Amino acid sequence: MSNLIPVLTISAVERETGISKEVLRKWESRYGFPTPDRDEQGERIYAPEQVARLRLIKRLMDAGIRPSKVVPEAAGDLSSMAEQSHVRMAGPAASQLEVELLNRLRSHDLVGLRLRLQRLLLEQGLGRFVLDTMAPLTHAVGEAWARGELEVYEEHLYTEIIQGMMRGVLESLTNSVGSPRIIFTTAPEESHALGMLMVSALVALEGAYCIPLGPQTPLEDIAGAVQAHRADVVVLSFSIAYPHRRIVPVLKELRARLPLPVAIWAGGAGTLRLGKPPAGVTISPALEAVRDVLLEWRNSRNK
Amino acid sequence: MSNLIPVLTISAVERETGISKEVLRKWESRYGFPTPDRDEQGERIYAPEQVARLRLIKRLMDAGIRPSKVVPEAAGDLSSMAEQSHVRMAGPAASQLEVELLNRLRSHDLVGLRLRLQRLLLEQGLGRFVLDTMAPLTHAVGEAWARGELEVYEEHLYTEIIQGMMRGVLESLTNSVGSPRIIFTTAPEESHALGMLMVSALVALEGAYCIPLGPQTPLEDIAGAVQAHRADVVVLSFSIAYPHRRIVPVLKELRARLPLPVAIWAGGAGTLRLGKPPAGVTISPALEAVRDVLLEWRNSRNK
DNA sequence: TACTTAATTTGTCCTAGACAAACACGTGTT
DNA sequence: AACACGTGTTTGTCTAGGACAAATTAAGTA
Repeated sequence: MSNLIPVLTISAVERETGISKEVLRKWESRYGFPTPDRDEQGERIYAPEQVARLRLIKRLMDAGIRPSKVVPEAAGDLSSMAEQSHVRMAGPAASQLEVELLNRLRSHDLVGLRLRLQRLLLEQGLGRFVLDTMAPLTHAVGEAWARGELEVYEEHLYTEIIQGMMRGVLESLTNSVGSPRIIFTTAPEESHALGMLMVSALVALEGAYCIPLGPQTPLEDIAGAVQAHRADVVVLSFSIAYPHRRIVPVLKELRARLPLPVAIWAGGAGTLRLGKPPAGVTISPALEAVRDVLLEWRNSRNK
Repeated sequence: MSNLIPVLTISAVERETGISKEVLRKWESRYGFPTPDRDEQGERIYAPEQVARLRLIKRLMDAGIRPSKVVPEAAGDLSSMAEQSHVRMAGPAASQLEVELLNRLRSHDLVGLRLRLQRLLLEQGLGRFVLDTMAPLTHAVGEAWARGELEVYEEHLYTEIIQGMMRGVLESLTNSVGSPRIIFTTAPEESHALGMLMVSALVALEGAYCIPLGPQTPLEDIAGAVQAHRADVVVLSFSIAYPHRRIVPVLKELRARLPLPVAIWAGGAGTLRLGKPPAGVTISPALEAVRDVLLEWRNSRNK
């Protein structure tokens, strides 16, 4: 039984919530929240409940709600906000399978979840598994998390399990002479890599040569990698959490850094409500379309 | 071809070097280094050479040299310091195998590298592979990157390949009734997960039940996960890039949040030159010691 | 040599204000 | 109705110099 109450200094809160010290102080002066106590030296000490609230606020902001709407709000009904925010991502009703898998995750049935997923993979085959199971499930997990129905560690666990499975499978799909040669990565500050893995699996099935760079490669290094590996295509995935405004500039700059024959494909939920894509960049938010994009690439090059 | 020179603002430098904004500003006023230019709004802009120098300074400090000895030093002979403090700047005495694998990485022989590693894994077995191949190789990759001999994307690629291999293997090592039940993760802001994977492999071999949470779990969520999974142990790994100063506070706070019977094991290169570990936390920077830590745990609990 | 005490070093935190980029909203044009 | 263009507001990041405690080194004493 530990009963030392953890002392929540401003840096501890920054670590726990991901909200920077500067912002924490600004919110305090602008919106009157949070309202930390002070210790003998006048340094801020945060109450655990306020930290919990700050995490919720962070979640809502990741879902697109602006600070002025959530931070100053008097205690209480942030949950209604959550309702409101998830309305805008009106997804299809969760299937029975999704419900079952989500429940396994919530009851921490690690082994059972993994076995169930592996079995589905065998039953459906990789292509169908990715499109029909993994994609909707990942979406459902994200939604549940945004609604506060899943703990952070439960989401982490899901990511780990599915990533482990996919990596194992991709390992054995590696094709040393495949074409086109495709580099997979995400932009800096975009840490979500599951989308990338899904696309990777789909095109690997079609015989492409996949070069996984991992998430968060600086644009300059992407250009370097393209040259070094003589890549034909760069795939970037943007999650819904990535700031919309930055997507087009990033794509434009990458386009400028790469030779024209190298194609750029962007995908992920972040690209869904995107305006006009920059010239020379193919956008396909839907996973189902990836195969067609690949086929079209092959046609246009007669390969 | 847009050749945008990357603008090195203070936050960019913080990201690149791992030195916080506050410290960067204080060094400037205390030691007269670094000496950033200012833009129109009076904000700091750092020259790339100074950032490189800051990286080196960081390494020297990680090796135990105090800031006053390195930061103010006039241009030039930091290299003599390096000698003095056992920081290897020039090519280290790498084993023949390491050289071969590094070369494959540098020549972008993705498939060859993977095959070679897989073969080594089969030859040596998982335990020896982790200790004798993966650990030194990972270290060598980090060193080469710090010396500027490896591009960022090459390091990313290495991480991806080895991670893919390990995950595939760990998948099949999953033991549904193992003991102890161990949660693996890293602190927030620590994104390096390879160390975690290595420990995970070693203890899985010994029959532990591994719960991989992925990197960067907030401490509160670690506590939640411990409860949900009825875990016996939490393993945290700190890379050399993680700010030393923050390690002990993080461990202390986690200790305060967890029930006492739950053990905390910390490892990774970051914990090497750590002073006194907080009570109730086991520190073992060396991978080789992990097995003993596990055995001792079992002895002390008669399990 | 071992151990306590004083001096220094060093990272973190503080306040209060400035500013540009991101955003929301209204207006005019096609 | 759809789209481009201003305009006002919001919001995160940056700056300055000072204060302070924890960590580390140096000095003094048993």
